[in-house]
Amino acid sequence: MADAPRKATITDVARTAGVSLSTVSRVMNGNATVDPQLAERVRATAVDLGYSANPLARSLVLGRTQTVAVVVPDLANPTFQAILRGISRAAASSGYHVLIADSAEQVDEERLLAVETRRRTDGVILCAPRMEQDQLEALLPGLSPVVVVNRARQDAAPVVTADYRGALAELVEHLYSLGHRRLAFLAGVARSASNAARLTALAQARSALGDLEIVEVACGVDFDSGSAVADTVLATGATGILAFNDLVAMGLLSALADRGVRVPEDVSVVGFDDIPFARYTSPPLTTAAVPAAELGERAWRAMHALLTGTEPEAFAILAPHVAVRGSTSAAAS
Amino acid sequence: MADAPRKATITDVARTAGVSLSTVSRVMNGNATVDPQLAERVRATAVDLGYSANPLARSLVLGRTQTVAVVVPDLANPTFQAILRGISRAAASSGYHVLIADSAEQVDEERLLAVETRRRTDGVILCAPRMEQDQLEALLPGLSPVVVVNRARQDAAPVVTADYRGALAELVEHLYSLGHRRLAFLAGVARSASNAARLTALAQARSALGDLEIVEVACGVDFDSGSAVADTVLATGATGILAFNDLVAMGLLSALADRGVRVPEDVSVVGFDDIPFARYTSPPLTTAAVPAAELGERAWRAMHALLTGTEPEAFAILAPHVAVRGSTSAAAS
DNA sequence: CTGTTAGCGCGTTCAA
DNA sequence: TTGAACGCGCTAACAG
Repeated sequence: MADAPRKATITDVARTAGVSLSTVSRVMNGNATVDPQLAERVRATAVDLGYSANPLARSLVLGRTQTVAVVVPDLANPTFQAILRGISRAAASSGYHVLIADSAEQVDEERLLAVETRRRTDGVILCAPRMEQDQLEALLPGLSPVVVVNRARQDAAPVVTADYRGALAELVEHLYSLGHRRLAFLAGVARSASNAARLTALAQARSALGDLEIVEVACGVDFDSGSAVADTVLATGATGILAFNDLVAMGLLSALADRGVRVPEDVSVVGFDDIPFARYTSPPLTTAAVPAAELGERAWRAMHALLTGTEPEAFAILAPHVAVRGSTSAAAS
Repeated sequence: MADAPRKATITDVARTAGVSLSTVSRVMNGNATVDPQLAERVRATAVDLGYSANPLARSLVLGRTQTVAVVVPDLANPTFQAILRGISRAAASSGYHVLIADSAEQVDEERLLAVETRRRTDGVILCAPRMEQDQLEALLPGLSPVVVVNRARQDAAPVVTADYRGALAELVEHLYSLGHRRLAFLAGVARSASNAARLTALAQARSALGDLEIVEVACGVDFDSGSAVADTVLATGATGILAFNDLVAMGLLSALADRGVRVPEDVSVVGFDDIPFARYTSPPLTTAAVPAAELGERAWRAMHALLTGTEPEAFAILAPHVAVRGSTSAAAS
């Protein structure tokens, strides 16, 4: 388990090939103004010595690292995992590396991580930063080039975000078109941005559709929360139920089954996120999802534009995908 | 969205404070041999100018980057996500950064990614490398310091792995202790290492427990595979069923319910992995899991030992955790 | 077309 | 205790 032997340097190659450093550098960087024979000789000794340029030294002199940093609030969260994957794959295909920083939901760590990783990279992508808007505004300029994911539009950086509002709106329309006129919404954590987006969607739906009623039921974000509110939900008399997410919907489904309430014959239920198991519940869950991996891909695209001097899209909002499955059907008449 | 202004360099600080570069360097690195007053003045101007040492230049001269690379076969795989998270958190708490590389299951990319990222970092952690053993052996020495996760013991690097064999063995024992004497194993992909580990466990169980029968049923790794083999499984007459993983078990559970077969009254079913929804199936699934995040943590520990010159544990094998839930009970007598 | 020189920004000898 | 000089390994001006 000894250390790897010291890598050959450009000096080694130059000396062995009997040329100057610059010549080796030119050859390695494909600079055409080198005698073909000489170039070939240099290339041969480079291969011979197993030489390749030290990326650190290169970065120092070139002022670029071919690396971007990604700061996420929680690597355990599937959404950020998917975003990270999207970024990573896209960046790799552009020849870039990815440095990852997990703030573990410590809001006060975000700034530090961003600043610190930015210094080792050519740019930073902030995923759903938890900090306040004014803090974010103060931070962004010093981070440039920087891209923000899942936040409101910013002046100092391009933003790529998913349309949580639109996603819920589509689900509401789906239920409405099936004839449901009385809906219940199982709310998640009150102060979260994504819950706010959902509430906005509901408000808009109410004012757009005069004969639609939507009652809100305080709930939560997990399986148990969903199953706990079953009786409350049934008491509302709603025929269509919008769960905060798929977990909540699954909990509700389970509790409804226990009570002998049939889905979708008696009530229709929709979830949110389209987690992998949504298609395997009984009945399979109608749900909506934001394309997280594509979010990452688009974030990279914006970053790449900044890096290459092109003008990035200032604000991209990705449309959700609604998967209609067995948990929804026409309202009983 | 303009670029961030050029950061202050050590030269700027030295000039502004009216001292030499070396003095600033000493102060910044806490070298005690500096006049307290002078040090304070330097520190003040450093803060004033918002100075902090350029990590790249530092890395070049110090020969270390405070960064390690992690190469994974597939960032979409929950297991590797968890391992990555474990590494990331542990490394961060030691003041290290993590560079991530996703080979996207392209075996021929693994070597390149490892070598390339290694050059930008102080070491590399190879997660479940897909390459053949002889290729791995040839690669490891040049990567040192390097740690391998989820492979057999190696000469050239410490290995941290989960005990897949032991995990299945525990499940078998669990069923055996409940009185089951005829079991069925739903096999996954034939040539995979983790499937091989499971088969080994079965073979050992068969020879250790004389009155135990285990029949193997070719299956697959997903929900549909599990539901497709339901009839075949029932035909074996087994009372205890070991699914390759939780998805398979869930598919089977679903198909058994359709056929009116009661779980666990008629047959007991166990899964593998303990995915988040295993506890929410009906009945909740008895399953075993390898502690992926801890695997990452241990991998970091080994890497950190190599980095600090301590002797790492050459081979660590982590015990699985068996979660007994409602899908298993005493065999019908 | 090739070699020499000067940095990139820093840590670290070596004298003073 | 401090500063001057060197080098980490490389690229890019500038000569020749």
